[in-house]
Formats: sequence, C-alpha cells, structure tokens
Amino acid sequence: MTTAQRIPARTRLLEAADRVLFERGIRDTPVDELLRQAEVSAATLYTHFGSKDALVAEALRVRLADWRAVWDQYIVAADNDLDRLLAVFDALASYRGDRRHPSRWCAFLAAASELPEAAEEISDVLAGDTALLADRLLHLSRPLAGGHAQDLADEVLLAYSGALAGFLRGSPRSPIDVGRRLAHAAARAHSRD
Amino acid sequence: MTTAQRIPARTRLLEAADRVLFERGIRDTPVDELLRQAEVSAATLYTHFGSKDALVAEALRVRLADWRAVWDQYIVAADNDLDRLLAVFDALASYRGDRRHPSRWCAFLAAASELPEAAEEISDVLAGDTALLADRLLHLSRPLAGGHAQDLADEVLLAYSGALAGFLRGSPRSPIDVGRRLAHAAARAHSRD
DNA sequence: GAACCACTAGAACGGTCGTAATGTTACACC
DNA sequence: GGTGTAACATTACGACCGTTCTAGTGGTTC
Repeated sequence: MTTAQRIPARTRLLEAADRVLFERGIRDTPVDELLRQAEVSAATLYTHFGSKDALVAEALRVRLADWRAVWDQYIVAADNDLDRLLAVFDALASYRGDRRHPSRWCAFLAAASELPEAAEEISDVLAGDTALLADRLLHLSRPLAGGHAQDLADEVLLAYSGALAGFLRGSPRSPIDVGRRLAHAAARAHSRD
Repeated sequence: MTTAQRIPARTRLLEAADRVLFERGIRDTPVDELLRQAEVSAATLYTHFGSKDALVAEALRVRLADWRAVWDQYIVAADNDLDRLLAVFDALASYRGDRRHPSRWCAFLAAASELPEAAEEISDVLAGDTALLADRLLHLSRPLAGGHAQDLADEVLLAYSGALAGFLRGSPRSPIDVGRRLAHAAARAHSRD
C-alpha cells in the first residue's frame, strides 16, 4: 500500500473517472464513488483538479485523445479509400470492445445530454469530438465522392451518431454493423454519380 | 384568475412538463420550476402524480402518443411506398417545428441518457418508442425490400436516431435532411436487389 | 533531523432538491 | 346554504452532494 502503488493519484483518479463516469452516468456518479474507486482522498482530488467538473472535462479530453489514436490505427491499416472511410466503424467496435473504456453509449454525447449547461470546458470537448469527426470524414470522403464529399461526410457522421444512439435503445441487431452498412450504401450512392 | 383559467391543474402540469422538461433537461428542471410554470401548488402535483418521476413518465407517454399521431398523418398523406417509409423524417421535422413540444434532441433518448437507473415506468416509455419505430418501419419496409425488410428497417431507425443525435452535436447542416438522404440511399440499395 | 511534499482520513458546511405537512380559499352540488 | 372537493400558499424536513477544513502520516531531500 502507501505510495508503493507507484501509480500517482492523479492518474488513478483519471482512470477511475474513465471507468465509472460514462458507464454509470456522469451525474449519477458522486464524487465519493470516484474517490473510493481511485483510492484517493477528497483533498487530493481538489488539489489536482479543483472541481468535479474539471475532472470530468479532463477525463473527456483523455478519451478523445485515446479515441483519436485508435481511429488512426484503423485508418492506416485500411488499404483502399472505401475502407478508410468506413474505418471509423471498425475503430468504434474496437474501442467499445476494450474493457478499459466502458460506456453506455458515447461519453461525449452523454455529457452533452446529461449536462446541458455544463462548464464551457466540458462542452468544448463535445465540440472537439464533432470537429474531429467532421474534418476527418470530409477528408476521407473526398477521394470517393469528389464534389459531394461534404454530403457523404455528413451522412457518415450521422450514421456514426446513429450507431451510438442505437446502444441507448438497446437494439437487438448490432448498431455498428447497421451503421457501417448505411455508410457503405451512402458511399456507393455518391460514387455512382 | 382562480379556477376561471378553466384548464384543470393536471393538464397545466403536463403541458408545463412537456414545455420545460425536455428543453432544459429533466434533471436540471427542479419541481419548483414546473410548479411555477404550471401555476400550481406542490400539493396539487403530489396528489395528482405522486412524484416527479411519475409526472415525467406521464409527460413522456403523452409525447409518445402525440408523436405517433403526427407520424400517422404523414404516413397517410404519402402516396407511394418510399414516401411512406421516409415519412418518419417529415413527421420529425413537423413535430420539432411545433413550438408546443420543444426539445433539445429527443425526449425519450434524453430520458434514457439522463436517468440511467430511472423508475421502470420511465424506461418503459423509451422501450415503447423504440418498439413503435421498429415495428412500423419494418412494416413500411416490406413492400420496398421484401426479404431484406428487417435490414432496411434497422437502417432507417439508425438514420432516424442519428438525426436526433445530430441535434445534440449542433450540426450546421440539417440532421433531418441528412438522415432522410441516408434512408433514401438505403431504400434504393435494397430495392435494387 | 528538520523541512517539505504528496497524500490520507474523517468531519463539517452550505446548498439544493424532492417530498410532506399545515392551514386556507373558493367553486360546485344536493 | 351547508358540505365536499380541489386547489391554493408557505413552511419544514430529510437526504444527498460538492466542497472545504483539520489534523495527521510517511517518505524524500538537504
């Protein structure tokens, strides 16, 4: 015990936050629960982060960076334009399969929904997630749809968001598969003309 | 004043709930705000509904019924199979345009996201919404996709959910238009084979 | 060995929220 | 014209939550 656990308190807090916050719900997770999970005292949390909101924001930023890295891998691994565009669904499947980042549906959309008037710091991360998705999908759409790249990108982003919302509905069929099919159909529709 | 407002307290409460709850956020709306908006006393709320949760559940049930009715109209008004399937987007645009039912994105999905461990009564309404959508879309998909009707229905439901999530992201392009296009592409893809 | 550091445990504060209780008013019906 | 019912305004209670405070511990550094 003591500090022989080596992992610093700040890291343990962020990991506990990532593990609990988006699975149980941000509002439904009291600070005490985070303290218990991280095996950290209240004073430590407040010296490191200043507030629960700030910890939430930081946990979201970490998630966004992790997610971006996973997505990167799948884009690089794909070997044609279509697969590169659809890689976002493979990355999502992989990210959700990783038990270190559990989540009922989507951490960013959940934050937006649960905390409508959250600190700007928090809503900024959702904006960052959306911007990342929009920018990349637009870029990946260009070789497939040319002048209609913006339309295709919008459609894939919507299919992606729909897949996430599908988890909230508890769909019997895999939302990721359905979303992928949908994006595929959109890509074919745009590459035909 | 007095009871000369004719509209009974119960109705005023439900209307206020519908007006405020899903725009401001269910958890972010304290009971006092509902009382103020409905011009009703606390005792009246608790004699009529018993709890805030029960009022929320009832407001959701009313929404579901209203939404179903609007959707019905658009299905009836459509004059071919494709338009009948896509009517869900026109109905959504109409419902969201109605100022009497404001909502940041979707009342049912928001309830599921904001109240993860809500009373069963509440999560039942989300299940009811999903079931309504799934059943109807499957039925409407059959004349278009035959044996692949289930796939098409899944895809349209996902496009619909994605459009709703699009409002959370504050998309610059109209999520409903994008969702409709996506559903259209899916329908064409399935009717070709 | 003293000063500092990151951390711990636990209690306490201030605020908010859902809910219940209390006492009052006014229309509606027999 | 008296009674019942529905609604009224206001206050109080009890729980919970985010945050702060107090006091203390163990290890590292000069």
